Amino acid sequence: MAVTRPGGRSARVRAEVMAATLRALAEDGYGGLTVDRIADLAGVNKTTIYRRWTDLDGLLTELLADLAARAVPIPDTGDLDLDLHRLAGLIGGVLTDPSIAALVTGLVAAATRSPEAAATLRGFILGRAGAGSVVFTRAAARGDIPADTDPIHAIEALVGPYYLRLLLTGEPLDAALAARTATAVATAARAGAFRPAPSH
Amino acid sequence: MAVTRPGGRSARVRAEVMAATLRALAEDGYGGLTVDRIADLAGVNKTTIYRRWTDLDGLLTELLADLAARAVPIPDTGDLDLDLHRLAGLIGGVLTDPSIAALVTGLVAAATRSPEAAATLRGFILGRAGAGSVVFTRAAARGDIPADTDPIHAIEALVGPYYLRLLLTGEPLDAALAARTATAVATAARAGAFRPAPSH
DNA sequence: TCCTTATCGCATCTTCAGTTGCTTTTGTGG
DNA sequence: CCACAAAAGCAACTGAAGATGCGATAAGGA
Repeated sequence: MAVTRPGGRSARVRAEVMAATLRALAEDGYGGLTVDRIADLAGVNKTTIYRRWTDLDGLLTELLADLAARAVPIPDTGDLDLDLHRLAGLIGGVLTDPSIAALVTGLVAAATRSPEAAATLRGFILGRAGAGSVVFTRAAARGDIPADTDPIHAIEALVGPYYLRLLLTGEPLDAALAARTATAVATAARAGAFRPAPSH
Repeated sequence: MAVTRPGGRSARVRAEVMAATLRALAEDGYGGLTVDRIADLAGVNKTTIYRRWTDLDGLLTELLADLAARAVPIPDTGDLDLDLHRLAGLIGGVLTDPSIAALVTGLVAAATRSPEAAATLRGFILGRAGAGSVVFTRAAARGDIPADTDPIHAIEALVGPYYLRLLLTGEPLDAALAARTATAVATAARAGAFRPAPSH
């Protein structure tokens, strides 16, 4: 007995809608984003979207979940400075993509209404932070930074300025930002600024 | 000839609406925020709100502009570490206020639709950053940090983690964050991480 | 105190996101 | 190749956000 039917048209429709949403996000941003427009772009009836994803926020949530499933290569050069420079560059590259920028911005907006969106967003960021934090774990293992450095807090310091610019000031996420932030976090980490007990 | 009429009822209505909006933001957040609800809380007809502020985003924009006009005391203890700890504490205190947290979050959402909201938000953050950056200017004058330190970039490093938590992860903006971030930025600044030309 | 008119209240209308009932298409198991 | 049901299409409906026209109220100058 076939309870669900994941193959064939369903999968095709899902893919079309996802792609159309990304396209729409890249063009108009989260602002002029409507279910009708996505349905039109995807060549699909809007009823289908409402039935499968309940609303726009749900669609974005699943889109981000898809994105989260894609693994990103974490730099491992054996040098903390170099690792952080590369990692910062990667983050900047991802967030510069118009679709992803609009998706993240949109989910922040969606999170104000939908707890599910908020949870997904939180999970996405924390997941990525966890993945990137191994850079500090390795550095600690090498003895480059104190062993009790909190890698998550260190990553927060690296990522914070990026989202500040993306969401609030609109300043460019360029190489200069990557260089400065990476250097700052590396020196702070070496000085033991990210240890659990505040060093004073 | 009286072209406008800023005193009396108009001013009272404006104040009522502003106060009601803050109350509504504190209770429901930006999510369940409607013009009808604000009008109800303010004891004002919704038509008035639409006529004076065009829409909800416009109202929030003006609210933030009001907030931006209020000066905040910038610490000046003569010690960079202490200044940054105090400044971080102040930022955390402000952003912990439910009304302000919801207002900022809401404006990020509004900025995806309204360029005016985006401009106001950008102006607000950059204005605050400019005000806070004197901490680094003074430190540079004292010779505590390199003279060519870019104070805005340094402030970004201090503020970034706060907005990251507020908007994305939902982690608490507590004293531990203030201590860690302040220490990290102070050591990075002393090491010259925020100079225009990347130090490598 | 009176008069002008900026501003607000009220009722109504419009628009569009989101819902629902029903029909049509098309995977999938036999 | 056939039959069944899952999933998509279609069209009409619903409800609430937001716009509009007009009458009522009250600043503020004379």
